[in-house]
Formats: sequence, structure tokens, C-alpha cells
Amino acid sequence: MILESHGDACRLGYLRLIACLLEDGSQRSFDFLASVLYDMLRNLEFYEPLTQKPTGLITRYVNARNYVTLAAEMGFIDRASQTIGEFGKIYLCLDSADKFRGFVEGRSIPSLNDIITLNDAEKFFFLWVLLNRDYPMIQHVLRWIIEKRSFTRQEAMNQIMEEFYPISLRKVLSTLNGRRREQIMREIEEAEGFRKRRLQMGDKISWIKSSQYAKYRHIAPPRLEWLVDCGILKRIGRGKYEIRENYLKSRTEILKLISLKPAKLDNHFFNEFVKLFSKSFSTANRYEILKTMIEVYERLRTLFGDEVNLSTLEYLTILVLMERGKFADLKMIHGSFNSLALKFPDKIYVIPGRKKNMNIAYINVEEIEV
DNA sequence: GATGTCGGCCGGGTATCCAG
DNA sequence: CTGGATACCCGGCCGACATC
Repeated sequence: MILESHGDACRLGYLRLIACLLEDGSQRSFDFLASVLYDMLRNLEFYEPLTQKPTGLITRYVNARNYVTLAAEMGFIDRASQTIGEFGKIYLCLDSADKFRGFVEGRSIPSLNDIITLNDAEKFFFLWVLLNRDYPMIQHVLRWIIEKRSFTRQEAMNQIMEEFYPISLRKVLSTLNGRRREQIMREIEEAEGFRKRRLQMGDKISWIKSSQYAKYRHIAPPRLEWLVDCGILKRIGRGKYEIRENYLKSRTEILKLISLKPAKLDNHFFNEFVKLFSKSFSTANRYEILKTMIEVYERLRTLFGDEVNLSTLEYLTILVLMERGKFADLKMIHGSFNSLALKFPDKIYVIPGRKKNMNIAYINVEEIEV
């Protein structure tokens, strides 16, 4: 679960830049990343102003820093080593990373709009990351959204902070130890009294000025905004949200998806779930699948070395195909991989990985002719 | 001192309500 | 019904404080 969040950090798109900044594998302090990020962005608006400004734009060094923290929480940065994290690496294998890589390397200047909007594949990618990294908070929020369909920011804040926040904290408590655990235990105790204390507050003015409300603002609204970026919610007017039509239609499948723990959800996400949206893409043929898969393999190999997880390769192939307007489901991709492995048994093979249920894919790219 | 976390302040946009 | 006043609160900004 994402424990550190800040009201400033509402736009997921910025995380892509942070991944690019860490691509070479070197260690970078949070502070350094924040200042580079801030410097890169400071004059952007000048070139191509936005027609309407969303919340969460980076305008100061301090909020750039809040995004760096979010990147760590989202697994884009590995906190311990201050180098690129797993999800950051995976992101870098998408086609879209090229645009931001160009920006980071000073070859091109994107518009501010490019920086904050996500393409369809990226929307799925970030939703997948959220389901993994913000478990179980985001699952609670999603379930509630599906029931409510439309709601105000205000009621969502109360619901999230007074119901889901303490429940979720309790759930992650067992994964923590030492001082962190103590801290969270105190936090849970406090959170369980949130509603009571809010209702005790006489007038709304002092409520909004209260420290409790400030805390609400830092924890609840960013999650709603992340879901806006992922294309699940849309904002209607000030402080109001509504679920997008296509997500409402797939209600049962989504309820199934959010009932799964992170360890179980990946397969369901890239199998049953993304399939619901396949209509907006044309079907990929075997040649396209294999060509894309090998490209993705090469990218993964650069970042992960010899240990390319077969599942990651397959998931990413789905996403990159989407970026190219194509769709293939997991079965098709798996089948394509296997048929190629049969044809070139010495150049493509799978070996068991170190973790349970993990397989390492190996492809001798130079000698494969698709 | 550096780094990370918390939370208060307040400008200004927006919804709402009321008078005409 | 409509235009204007006003209460409300969103969201940006930044400083204080804690911890390493």
C-alpha cells in the first residue's frame, strides 16, 4: 500500500520522466531527481500552454520532490539503492518511453500535454501498477466507485479516510516491523476515530482548517486523480467524479479483478481483464506478435540482464501491441512463443527461475528469423 | 546539515441562493 | 427566470518539524 502520498502528486504521467532519468542504472538521490525534473519542466508551459490546467502540475521544486516520493512508492525507484525500480524498468519497455527518453536526453521537447496524458496501453500499465502497489486501498476505492457511479470529492474523502484507510492499514500491518509497525499502529488507532472527531467539529470552516482535513487531502484525492489518469473516472465539474461508461459495463469482471491479491492478479489482469477492451484494437497476427515480442525481449534484456521473466515478457507484449493499435490475448501470445520455441529449440527456451512459478525466457535474438 | 514528513494558510473559482 | 452576492472549499504553496 502506498503510505507516503501528497496532495500535490496527482498526475501519474510525470513518473515516466523519472523512469527515464534512471534508465542508465546509476544511483540518483531523491533531491537530485527532483531538481532535474523541476528544471526540465519549468519552461514547458511557455511553449505550448494548456487549455485547461489539471491539478497536480509541477510548478515548484517542492512538488517535484513529492513526485519523486510517489515514484518510489510506485516501484519506479528502488528506495534502498536509489536506482531504477522494477516497475520503472517495465515502463521503459513501452514504445511511449521513447518520447520521454528524447526529452531527458535533450533531443526533443514534448508538450506539457504529452507529459500528463497517458495512452491506452499506459492507462492499463498504471492501473496494473496501482493494483499491485496500492493494495488494498485502491481495491476498496474501486469497489466503492463501482457501487456509487458518481460522487463528490468530499464524500469520497470521508469514505476513504474513515472506512478504507484504517481497514487497509490493518491489512498491511503484518508486513511491517520495527518502528514502522509502531507508527502504523498509532495511525490506525487515530484513523479509527476520524469520523467521530470530524463530526465533533462545530463548523465547516474550522473543519477545513483542521489538521485532520489536511491529512485527508493528502491521502484520498490523489487516488481519485490517479484513476482519472487511468481512464476509470472522469471529472465532472468542480469536486465531482463519475465512473466512465466502459468500466460500468464491465462491472462483474472488475469486481472479480479487485478481489484478487497482488500475487494472484497479474494473470487475471492481462488475460480476462484487458480482453474486455480488445474491441478498440485490431487483432494482431502471429507475425506481428512475434516481431513485437522479440523487440520487447531485447528491451527487457538490456534492463534486466539475462533474467527476463517470461510472464513479464508476455504482459509487456500485450501492452506494446496495444500501443501499435493491435490486440492479442495471453493465449495467443503464449502459443506464438511456444511455436517459435519448437522451431528453434536451441535458440529459444525457458528455464525455471529462482522464485516459485517464475520462468526465465531466453531468446537468441540475432539468430532468429520470424 | 540533509532528507523526508506533516500540516496550515489563503487566493480565487464555483455553487448556491436570493432578490427582483 | 436571471444576475449578482456570498458562502464554501478546492488546491497550490510553503514553512515547521522530525529524523537520519
